[in-house]
Amino acid sequence: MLSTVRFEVRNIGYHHGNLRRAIIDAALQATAETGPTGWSLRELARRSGVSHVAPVHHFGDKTGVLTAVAAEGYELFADALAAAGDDFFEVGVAYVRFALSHRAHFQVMFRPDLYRRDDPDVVSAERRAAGILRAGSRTLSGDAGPDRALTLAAWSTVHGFASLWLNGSMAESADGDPEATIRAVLRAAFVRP
Amino acid sequence: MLSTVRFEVRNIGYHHGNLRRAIIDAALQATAETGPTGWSLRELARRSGVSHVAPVHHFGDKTGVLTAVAAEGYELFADALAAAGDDFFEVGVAYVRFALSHRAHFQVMFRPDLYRRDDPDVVSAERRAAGILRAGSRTLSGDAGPDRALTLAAWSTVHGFASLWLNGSMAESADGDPEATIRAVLRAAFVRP
DNA sequence: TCCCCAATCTTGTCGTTGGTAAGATTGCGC
DNA sequence: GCGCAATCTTACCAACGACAAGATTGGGGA
Repeated sequence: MLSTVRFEVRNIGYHHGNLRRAIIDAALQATAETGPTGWSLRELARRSGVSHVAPVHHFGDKTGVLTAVAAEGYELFADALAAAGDDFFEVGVAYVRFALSHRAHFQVMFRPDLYRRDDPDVVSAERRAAGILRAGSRTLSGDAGPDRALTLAAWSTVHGFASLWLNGSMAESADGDPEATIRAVLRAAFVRP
Repeated sequence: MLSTVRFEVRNIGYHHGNLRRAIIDAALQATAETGPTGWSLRELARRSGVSHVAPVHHFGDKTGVLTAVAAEGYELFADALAAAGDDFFEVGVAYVRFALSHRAHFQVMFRPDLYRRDDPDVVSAERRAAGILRAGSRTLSGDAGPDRALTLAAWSTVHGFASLWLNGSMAESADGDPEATIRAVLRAAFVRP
């Protein structure tokens, strides 16, 4: 039986229009499907309907694509954290929610061997996110002043939870509710009864 | 100026002797240097002094090498956790110590998209490690009985700490003492003052 | 309006990779 | 001491990342 073939025509003329955006989107989709190293530059080009080497003009090389993804990721990450206010709990939940809803971005962001960490866009966005995180953990330490160990504990907990959930190590990730679970986890670790 | 060339002769005759072990060791070394996706099967073969396709006979394909690394990793992991006793703190510290001292193993183990998770060796070793982890967290909950949220919290914290330390996201990883830091972190999260 | 230039995209090519196929070598059990 | 199975080899293929050089096009200045 012949299967129906669907053509996605995104490129009519010689010039694409917004190839940069299209390549980043293709990278995000491919990363969600097969991980940040499970695709080739040529595949992104095919998905975008351009020749195998068109992406190079915009990103230089494969690392350039991943650098752009990381930079965009940290921007969105900072936005998401900022929107959660400065309550420790809500920032923590937002951290996890971002990781799960922006799986592809998150997977790249915290694998710095994949991209250029000294890229100016990456650096500035990362700094912004780090600042918001620190502010969030400050509401935990209360009037005792900034507590580095507590900050690291909170960060480790939400980051570890997100990582284990994403890679399927946690049994709950099969059918559980991530937001309810991370709230229970944060309560267990950080709420003094 | 001519540089000195050093030949590492590991293979005299046609048969290597213990190619399987040599390839795994080469994979571990290469992973420590450039990450679990930063090397090629052919490079492992070169490092072991055999033809580019000799490893295939022992491992089938590249995924097979990573599966063997993961299986060995979980075995060593379970050993390390078991040696720490059943005190929650010591098990947590052992978790982090293992991640940092067996960086290559750890990096592969928790990236299940890289290897065959249903491999029998992997499954049994993983189960053993999980059992020890659960026992360790039980000393935390005390006489209140098993507390899943607390178990997840402890696991998330040590795993997140190890991940962030390994990928250099944590400022302390530049020159800090990991063991002292994780102890402070665990105290901050889990010791009721 | 037109033309030219710079941005964008193409074809062509090279060395390397993962994987398969088929054949050579060797050591071990009988 | 011999034959077979395990081990390792050479030969090959399609796909990849990257570079070079050339084609196409849109928009700003005359």
